[in-house]
Amino acid sequence: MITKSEKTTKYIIETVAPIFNQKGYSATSMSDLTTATGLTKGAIYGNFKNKEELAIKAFYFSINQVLKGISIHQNKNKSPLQKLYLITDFYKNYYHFSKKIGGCPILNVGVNEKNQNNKLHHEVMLIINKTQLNIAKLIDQGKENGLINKNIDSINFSRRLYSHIQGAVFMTYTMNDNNYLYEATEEMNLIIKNELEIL
Amino acid sequence: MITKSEKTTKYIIETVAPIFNQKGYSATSMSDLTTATGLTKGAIYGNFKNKEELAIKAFYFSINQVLKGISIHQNKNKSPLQKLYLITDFYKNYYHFSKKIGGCPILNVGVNEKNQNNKLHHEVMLIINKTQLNIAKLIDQGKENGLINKNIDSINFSRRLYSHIQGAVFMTYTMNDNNYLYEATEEMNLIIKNELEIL
DNA sequence: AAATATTTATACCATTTGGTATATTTTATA
DNA sequence: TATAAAATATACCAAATGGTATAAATATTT
Repeated sequence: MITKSEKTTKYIIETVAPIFNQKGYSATSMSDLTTATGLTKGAIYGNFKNKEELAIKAFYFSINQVLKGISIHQNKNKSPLQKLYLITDFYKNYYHFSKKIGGCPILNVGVNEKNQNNKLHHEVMLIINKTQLNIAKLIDQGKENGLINKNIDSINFSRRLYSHIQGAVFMTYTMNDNNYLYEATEEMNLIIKNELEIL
Repeated sequence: MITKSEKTTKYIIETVAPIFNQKGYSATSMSDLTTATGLTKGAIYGNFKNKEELAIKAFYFSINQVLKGISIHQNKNKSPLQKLYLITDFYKNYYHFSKKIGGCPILNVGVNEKNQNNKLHHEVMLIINKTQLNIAKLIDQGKENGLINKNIDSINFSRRLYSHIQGAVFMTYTMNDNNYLYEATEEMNLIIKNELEIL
């Protein structure tokens, strides 16, 4: 059974997540959260221990939106090689996608909370490591299936790919120009083709 | 002649710049600045209109440190093509370099002040555009000198290169791992060689 | 050295901050 | 429907926020 507070807890997290994502932890005030939710501090502190707990849960929510988006997109093909292309294809429209959730939570929290909120920053590191491992696994599967060159260092390639993606995300955001993501997608697809694929 | 306040103005900017860079504009309080400088609010407000003016001047200072660093490094060679390699070479050690100034001001302000302080965010956009144009100019010079393939779109290549760099900067910072910069440098050097150079 | 101008420190301001104790309302149970 | 329990609103707290008026101290000029 779903209680009343479970509903409002969910409601608070969902309305508050884009705000934390946009403004950052310390620049987001409790009054930002009460006006956004239409609730009072009593309601919020009844459902969360403090501002930090709420920020972390909001971060998880934002991150899950992204991971879900990638996952759904990847299900369009079973081939590990094609799944790699689907990752770059997902980020092609990431500007539009992430605008709805207040920007890229990995980029924002990664930069904002470095030297600020250690818990939040630690969470980003975990997510990045996890994502990189998933990409590396895809490459390994591609090797097994004879689709991908066995001489490739999976982890190294995964790190470079992810770094490439986040660079384009940063540029499109700060420059308000999603061509950066388009250009990076094209480039990454070429790199995948030239370095990974077995002709 | 150099007045007393010109000295303290300079002193304030220099001591305060890394703090703004690390914590971001709104997370940096006036008390952070007074304790760091050892001065009182009276002294600071005697030299700057308000917190924002100081933040902007501090940003200029940080940015100039970076631009000066690149410029000095580039003077090691006159060839426009070699100057491109010297850019990637500069960023190879950028983790260590920028640590001294509180991180990469372009990355930090670009992300932190998006949707926050418009003036600061606007300044980053100008700097990025300027830097990209400089890289594009180098490529154009290389074309004229017969060093670089004339079919290359200078601006497009410059954007991709810069995006690539900033991605690696983001990754090394949030992951505390400067291998990202090393790996990206290697990759960029290969791209320059394969796409630009005339054999 | 005295007088003036500049620079810095002190003491204050209203407002906002995150957080809490308690009263009130709403929800679920009997 | 009455009652117990859970959830929300109200009213408050001390501390910190950016900023200012003015007093004190320091430089500069005469």
